[in-house]
Amino acid sequence: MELLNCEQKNLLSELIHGLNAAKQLQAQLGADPSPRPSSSSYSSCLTTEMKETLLHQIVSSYEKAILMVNTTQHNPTTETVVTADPVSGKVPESPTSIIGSPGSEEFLDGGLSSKKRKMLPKWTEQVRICPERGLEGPHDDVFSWRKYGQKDILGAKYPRSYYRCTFRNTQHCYATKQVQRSDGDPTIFEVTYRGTHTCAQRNPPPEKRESKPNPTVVNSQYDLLDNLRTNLTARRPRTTNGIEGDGFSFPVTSPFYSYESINGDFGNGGATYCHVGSSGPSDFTGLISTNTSTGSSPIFDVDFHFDPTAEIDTTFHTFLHDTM
DNA sequence: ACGATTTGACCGCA
DNA sequence: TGCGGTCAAATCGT
Repeated sequence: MELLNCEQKNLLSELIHGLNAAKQLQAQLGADPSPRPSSSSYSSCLTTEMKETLLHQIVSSYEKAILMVNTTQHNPTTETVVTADPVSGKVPESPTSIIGSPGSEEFLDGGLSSKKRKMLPKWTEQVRICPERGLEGPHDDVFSWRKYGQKDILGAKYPRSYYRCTFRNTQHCYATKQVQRSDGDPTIFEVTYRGTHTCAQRNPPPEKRESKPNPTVVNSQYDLLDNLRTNLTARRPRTTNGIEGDGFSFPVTSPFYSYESINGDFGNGGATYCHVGSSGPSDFTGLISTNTSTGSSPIFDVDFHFDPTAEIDTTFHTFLHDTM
């Protein structure tokens, strides 16, 4: 273990900065349901310009943070760049973020329809393979995949490989990924993930992540944590045709474990301590509680603390690298 | 023997 | 109708 180096501090600083900006924006958006900035009756509300500034700060902070993760990686074989899904425009989610549950309806019929497949979250990573390590294939992520197909793609020099979760049948996990070697640079693989893991792999696998003070992870709380991420999405006012505007989603979801619930759970006004990172609560801890004053769509109060003197587990970085 | 990979066939969508 | 994505039988590796 080593103390945080400068880049790691910068990374966390950017993440915290982005989080704070998001919180401000969320608070303002939550307080101001009116889409008309000029007609707002709330004197404390931010102007549209200020909101845009905050949004810019959030996006900028996360972009910097991601860049830092990419450039400070120690993984000798690969280098990963994450791009948002150009269709949805969403900031990529982690492969381990949980959407849906194995017990939900669409998972009970033994498979997903093509429509439902299309609805699954999708994001792309660009993975560079270190030439001196050979071109044995794209980087390993923390998940176990099984190849189920390969196709020659029109206009592409290299075939595309199709993988699905090894536990598709046993655990009804419908995460898939596609791997396509870049035409321009054969050392770059584009890895497109679709769907999120609902299998047991979403917990840190023993071979990759040490399950130290084993966080108490209950499915429902995982779902709540995912809800949290969803609810932390900065919402812009609806447009005139009633369609939700573009939003910003938090990219950091994977190393996000709850380890202690107090006063029940999120759903009934309780609170849960969380930490980012897998080494223990001291890495980056926070208290998440529901704000029940907002009616049917609960707003989560997030209060994160980071102790700059605390040691940080390098698996956190590896995990971010592998999954973002 | 069992699980993973390969590969041609099939299907849905634009 | 062509293309991308998936299926499933055949094959391979341990």
